[in-house]
Amino acid sequence: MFVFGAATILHADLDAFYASVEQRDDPRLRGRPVIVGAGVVLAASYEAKAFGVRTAMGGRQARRLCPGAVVVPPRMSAYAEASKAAFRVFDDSSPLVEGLSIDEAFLDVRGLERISGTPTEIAARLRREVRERVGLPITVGVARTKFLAKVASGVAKPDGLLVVPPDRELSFLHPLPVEHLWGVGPATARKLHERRISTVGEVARLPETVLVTILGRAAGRHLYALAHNRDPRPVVVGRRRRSIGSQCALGRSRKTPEAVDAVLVSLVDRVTRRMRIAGRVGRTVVLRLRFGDFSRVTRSHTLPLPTAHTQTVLLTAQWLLSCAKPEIERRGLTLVGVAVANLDDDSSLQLVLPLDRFSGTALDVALDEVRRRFGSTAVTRAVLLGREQGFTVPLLPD
DNA sequence: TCTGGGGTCCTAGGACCC
DNA sequence: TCTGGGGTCCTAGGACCC
Repeated sequence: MFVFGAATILHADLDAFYASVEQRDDPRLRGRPVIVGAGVVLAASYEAKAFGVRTAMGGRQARRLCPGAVVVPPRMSAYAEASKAAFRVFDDSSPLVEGLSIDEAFLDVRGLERISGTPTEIAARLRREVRERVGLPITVGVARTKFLAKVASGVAKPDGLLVVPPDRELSFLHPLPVEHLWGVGPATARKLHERRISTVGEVARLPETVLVTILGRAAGRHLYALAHNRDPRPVVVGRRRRSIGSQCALGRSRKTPEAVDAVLVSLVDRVTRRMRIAGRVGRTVVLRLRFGDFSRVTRSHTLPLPTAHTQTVLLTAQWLLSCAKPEIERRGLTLVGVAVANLDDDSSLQLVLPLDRFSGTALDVALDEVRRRFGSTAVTRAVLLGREQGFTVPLLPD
């Protein structure tokens, strides 16, 4: 029988993901504290976490807390591969899978009872299969809403399974510290603590208007809803990313403009290459800068038409960089990043022709579309740039 | 305690249009 | 000549997440 509001949402979250992949691939690391990333901790194994090592912590501090830790450099391609394998298990468990990041996903298993068993059984099997097929530990939270499922997996970590039955939601939720609420970070936690609010239950006792006053409209309403266990968001399949970016820390030493430009060129190249592979075009170029004093700024410019064209993005980024020149000279540049946002404002502009199909009919169809939308001069530009890039039909502004 | 790289969403102000 | 309200888009910044 279908029960409205049954606990059918799973939040599957791989434990200490990067570090677990390292321990899987190198038996000598098993059972030992492992830190991935030297400058900054990208991931820490649970053995390292026991010493207080946390993600995003500086490498020096981490080594001081845990001198016995093995520090390994990240192997991003291995993590991407492991992620794909885990998502294959997710996809085998339910048709409704929403990826959240490289190591976590929501699954809606409603209606699968006859085929696959209860949500709890599905969750247990998913954990077993990730262990067997991917070789990694994973925690699953099961609840009626996405938010509660995520809280549940957070509480059950590591290597756990926690089901929150619908009739025990508030008794589970209200004693938890506010930091467990999704969307409460350091800034929000501080504002709440200043008002002597430390548990979810205490948040729930406040009127919504008070929370809105403290935190702003969206955050206040969001928190109010979560504290009252209201989260109507469905599991969404096939969510598309809205920006693609890349950044590079430069270190503390002063960089020449030529050196900065070289970094910018490589960043833009990386970003536009990824865009073309993903078949995406975007309109807004965002330049991200960080200075010697760790302050940050962004500069952005929106183009009249979306593109994935390297030269267009590069010229825009260089121009944005030149606008920030006085700041850079005054404060010293320590990080530069480039992102293209506003992806696929108009999906019909997404005319991507991989090189191996870049002939005959496919090209003709694409160019007809360009002509219909932008006129024949646009076709000339598209052909020239298409040949040059070998990839897309970039739609350049004049 | 000095800090990586990849993202998401929200807000506020200004320009511009009707 | 001065003035309204509503809407969209762009830019910059902030908070948060993994």
